[in-house]
Amino acid sequence: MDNDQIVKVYKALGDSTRYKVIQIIGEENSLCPAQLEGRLDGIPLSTLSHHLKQLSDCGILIPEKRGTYIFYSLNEDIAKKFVPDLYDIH
Amino acid sequence: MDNDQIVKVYKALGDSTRYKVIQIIGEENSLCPAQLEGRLDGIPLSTLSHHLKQLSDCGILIPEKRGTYIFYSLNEDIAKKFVPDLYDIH
DNA sequence: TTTATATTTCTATATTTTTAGAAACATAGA
DNA sequence: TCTATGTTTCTAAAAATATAGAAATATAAA
Repeated sequence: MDNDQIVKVYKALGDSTRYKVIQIIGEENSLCPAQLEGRLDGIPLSTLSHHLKQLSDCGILIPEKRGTYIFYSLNEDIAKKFVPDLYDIH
Repeated sequence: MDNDQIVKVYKALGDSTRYKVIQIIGEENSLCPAQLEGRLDGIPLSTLSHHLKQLSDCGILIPEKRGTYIFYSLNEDIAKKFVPDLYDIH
């Protein structure tokens, strides 16, 4: 993983909506945009789509298409490395 | 550490100049702006100062004034948590 | 008290990012 | 094929961020 990609991951996580997306998917394992929309308080799907693209482009989310749905799940290696809070025991 | 502060840290790290600053200080322990300037290829001190402010405001850098100098060093707790690469053995 | 050095703040501009409505695309099912 | 649903892309505007020269501040030392 080179510096450019690392910086991309930080940039993707450096937005409160996107960080919340990562937290929600960390709890739920795998969600599609319409499900996330319901958890994110009034956000338009077009905006959410951009955030999901950024999170996928940097590698921390993995999109998986099933029919018309796209399920997003965590890339565990990247998530463990950069978002240790997701894996802490409370 | 609440979500807002966490997002601030990611935002601070999500810029290649600032990430490089963290890498350099991680190697050198403690540096002042003029020393960093010499390692950062043509950056004006005014720009560097803004980056250092952002890194200090989010808590990952600790500024320490000695005379006219300001030495910046890592907040190890935050750095260990968010920049594990600094502590990996190669 | 003057000068030199280190750093920051001021100011303005350029660039990037975020946002969201509208349109388009993709797939499944009637 | 038509319709409904899920999602993305297009487009444009607003907001935030990055950049850097000039001026200001702070400290030390002559």
